[in-house]
Amino acid sequence: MEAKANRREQTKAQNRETILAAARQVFAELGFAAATVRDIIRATPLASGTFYNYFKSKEEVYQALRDEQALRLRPRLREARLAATTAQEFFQASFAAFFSFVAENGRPQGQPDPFRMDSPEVLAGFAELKEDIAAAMARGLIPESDSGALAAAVAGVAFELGGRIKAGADVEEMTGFATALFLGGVPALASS
Amino acid sequence: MEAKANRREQTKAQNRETILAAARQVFAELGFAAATVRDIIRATPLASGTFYNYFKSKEEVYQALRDEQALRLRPRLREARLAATTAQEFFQASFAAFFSFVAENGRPQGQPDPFRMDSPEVLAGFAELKEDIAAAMARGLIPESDSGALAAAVAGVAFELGGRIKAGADVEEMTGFATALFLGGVPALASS
Amino acid sequence: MEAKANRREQTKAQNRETILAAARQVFAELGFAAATVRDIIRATPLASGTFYNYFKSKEEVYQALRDEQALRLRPRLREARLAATTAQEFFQASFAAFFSFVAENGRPQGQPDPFRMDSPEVLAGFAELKEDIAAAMARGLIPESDSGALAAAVAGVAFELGGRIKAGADVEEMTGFATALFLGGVPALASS
Amino acid sequence: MEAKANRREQTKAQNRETILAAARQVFAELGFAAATVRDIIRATPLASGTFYNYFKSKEEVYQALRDEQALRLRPRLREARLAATTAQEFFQASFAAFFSFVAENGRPQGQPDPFRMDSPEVLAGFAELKEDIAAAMARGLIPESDSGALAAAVAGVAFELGGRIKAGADVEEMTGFATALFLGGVPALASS
DNA sequence: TATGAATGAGGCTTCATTCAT
DNA sequence: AATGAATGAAGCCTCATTCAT
Repeated sequence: MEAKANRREQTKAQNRETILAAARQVFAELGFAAATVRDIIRATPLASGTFYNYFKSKEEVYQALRDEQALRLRPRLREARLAATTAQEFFQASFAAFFSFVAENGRPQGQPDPFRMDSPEVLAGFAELKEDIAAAMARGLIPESDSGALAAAVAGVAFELGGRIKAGADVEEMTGFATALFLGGVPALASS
Repeated sequence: MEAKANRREQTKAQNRETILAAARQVFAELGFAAATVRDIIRATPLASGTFYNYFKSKEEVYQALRDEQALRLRPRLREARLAATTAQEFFQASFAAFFSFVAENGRPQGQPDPFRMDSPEVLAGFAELKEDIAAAMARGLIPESDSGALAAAVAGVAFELGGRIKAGADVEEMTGFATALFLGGVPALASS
Repeated sequence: MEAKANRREQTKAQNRETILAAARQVFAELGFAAATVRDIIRATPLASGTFYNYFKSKEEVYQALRDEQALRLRPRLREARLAATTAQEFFQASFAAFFSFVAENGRPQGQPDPFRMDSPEVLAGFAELKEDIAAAMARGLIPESDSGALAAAVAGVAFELGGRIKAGADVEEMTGFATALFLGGVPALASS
Repeated sequence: MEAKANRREQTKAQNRETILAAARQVFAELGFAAATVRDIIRATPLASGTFYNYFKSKEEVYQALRDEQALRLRPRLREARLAATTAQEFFQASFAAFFSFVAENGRPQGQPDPFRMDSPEVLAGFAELKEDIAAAMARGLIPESDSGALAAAVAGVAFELGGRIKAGADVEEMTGFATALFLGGVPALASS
C-alpha cells in the first residue's frame, strides 16, 4: 500500500528518470545486444506498460541515454578545443575533458565502449572534432594534414585509452600520454 | 567406400564453411545483435537442425568467425613486428598488415567494427601487441614508456583508421599517416 | 465568457453524444472487430477515464449506437406497416421506410451491415416485423403462410438490397423492385 | 509418452486439419471478432508456435475455412443453376443446394452467418450467382430485370432463411417457401 | 466530474532448440 | 549425418480499466 502510494507520487519526469537509470544499469550489465525491454522494466518498480508511456523501444531508450551523455560531453569538448591557443593546449584540453568524463560516468560492460556506435549524436560529435581540427589547422595551431584522418586517430586513441581508465588518478596520466603522443610521437613518450 | 567416406568428410567441412559464409553475410547485413540463428540458416540450403551439428549458438558461430579471422591476421602482425629493426619498420609493417587485412576482408555493418568486442581472440591479439611493443622497447627500437598504453593507442588508431578504409588505395595512405603520427606526432604529418 | 458558457453547456448528454459520434465514425472506419475503446477515445477531446463514466465497454457503446438507430427506425417501420390497407401498401411502405433510413444514415464498412448482429434491438425489430406480418395476414392483406419465414425473407431482401444503396435515387428503384418481387415474384419484375 | 508419440505421428496435413477444426469451433462459439489465435491454439493439443507453421494470422485461418466451404458449395450451386431448364428448376435447385449445405455444415453463432463477410470467395460466389441469373434471363427462363438486384434478393432470402434451418427436415420446407416466393410472390405462398 | 498516468493481463509472434524420421 | 516440424519459453506491445488528483 505504502509502496503503491509512493509510486503514485512519482511525477512523470521522475518515472522517466527511473527508467533511464534502470536502462543505464541494464545496458551496462548485459550490453545493448543482450538487454531486453523486459530486463529494463524488471529493474524498475514500474509496470510493463509504463515503459511504453515513455519510450517506444529499447533503441529509443538507448538513444535517450546517449543523447543525455552527449549533451553533457560535447559542449565541454567544444569549449576545450576552441579555447586552445597552442597544439599542446588543444590536445591536452581535449583529452582531459574526455577522460574526466569517462572517469565520472563509468563505462558499460559488454559494449565495446559507450562512445562507439554510430548513433547520430556520436557522429555529430565526431564531425565536430573534425571541424575543430580543421579550424585549428587554419589557425596555424596544428600543421596542415588530413583532418579527417587526424580526427579518427584522436578518437581512436581517446576511446581506447578511455577504456583503460579505472581510477580518477588515471585521467592525468592518460591525458599526458595521449598529448605527448600527438605532439611528438613515441619519442616524446620517453619523458612521460 | 573410400570415395564415399571422402565425400562425407568433404561435405562435413563444406557444410561448416557454408554456415560460416552465411553467418558472415548475415552479421554483415544485420549486425550481431539483430542477426538470429534462423537468419543464418535461411541463408543456407541446410536444415535448421544441421546448424546444431556444427555450432551450439549464434555466439559460437560468431566466435568461430572471429577465430578464423584472427587465425589469419595475428600471424601476419606478429611476423611484421618481429622482423622490424627500427621503430619506423615496426609501425609501418604493423599498420600495413592490419590495413591490408581490413581492405581484403571488408567490414561488417551494424557493429562498431569487427575487431572490437572483448572476444578471447581479440584480447589475445591485444596482449600480443603489448608484448611485442615491450620487446621492441627492450630491443631499443622504441623509447621506453607505458607499453600497455602505447598498445592501446596503436590499436585505437588502427581500428579507427581501419574503419575509414574503402579502397585498396587507402591502405598505403593510412599506413603512412599512422606511421608518421607514431614516429613524430602531428608535426610529422605535415610532410605526409 | 463565451468559452465558459460553452464549456458549461457541455452537459453530460453532450459528452455522451460526443462519444457516440466518435464511436460511429470509428466503427465505420475500422469495423467493430478492429475498433478499440482507445480508438474511440482518441477521436474525442475527452480523457480515457471519461469514457467509463458513460459506457462500460466497446460493446456497450455499440449497443447504444444500435439502440439509437433502432429507436429512430423501428417506429417508422411500425407506422408504415400498420397504416397499410393493401399488401402493396404494406410492402412498399416497409421497404421505402427501410431504404430511406439506410440512405440517410450510411453504412459502416468492415461490418457486413449495420442491421445484422443479433443485438436485442435487432431481434426485437425482427419480432415486430413478424407480428405485423401475422396481423396483416389476419386482416386479410396478405395470404396466410409461415409468417416467420416471410419475415425472414423480407428482412433478407431488405438487408441485401439495402447494402446496394449508394444514392438517394436508388431508394425508389429498390423499393419498387422489392415490392414487385413480394407481390408477384420474378414475373412481376419484368414490368418494373 | 504415448500422447506425445501420437502427436508426432500426425502428419502435417493432419495438423492443419486439427487447427482448422479448432478454428471452426472457436469461431462458432465466440464469433470471429472475439476469437483469438490463442483461443484456437488452446482448443488444440498443439503448441502455440505450431499455429504459425500453418497460418500467419487469425484472418488467414478464417480465410482458409471460408475457402474450404466455398470450394464445396460453389460448384454445387453452379451445377444446380446451369442444369435448370425452367425458372422453377432454377430457384428450386439453387435453394435446395444452399439449404442442404447449411443443414450439413451447421452455422456459427455470434457471427451473423457464415456466408456474409466480404471475403473474396463470397464475393466470387455472389458474382457467379449474378452471372447465372443473367444467363438464365438470356435463355428466357427468367423475365428480364435487374440481375444484380435479383441476385441480391436471392442471396438475402437464402441467407436469412438459411439462418432458420435447424433440422434436415427444414430444408425441403424452406426450399419450397423460397421457390414459391420467387416464382409468384406472396400470393404463391398461400398454397405452400 | 474530468483527467490521464499507471497498471498488468493477455494477445501476437519469433526464436532457439529438440527429436522422430 | 541431415532433415524440418514441433515445441514452448519469452519477447514485444496494446489494451481495457483503475484511481489519485
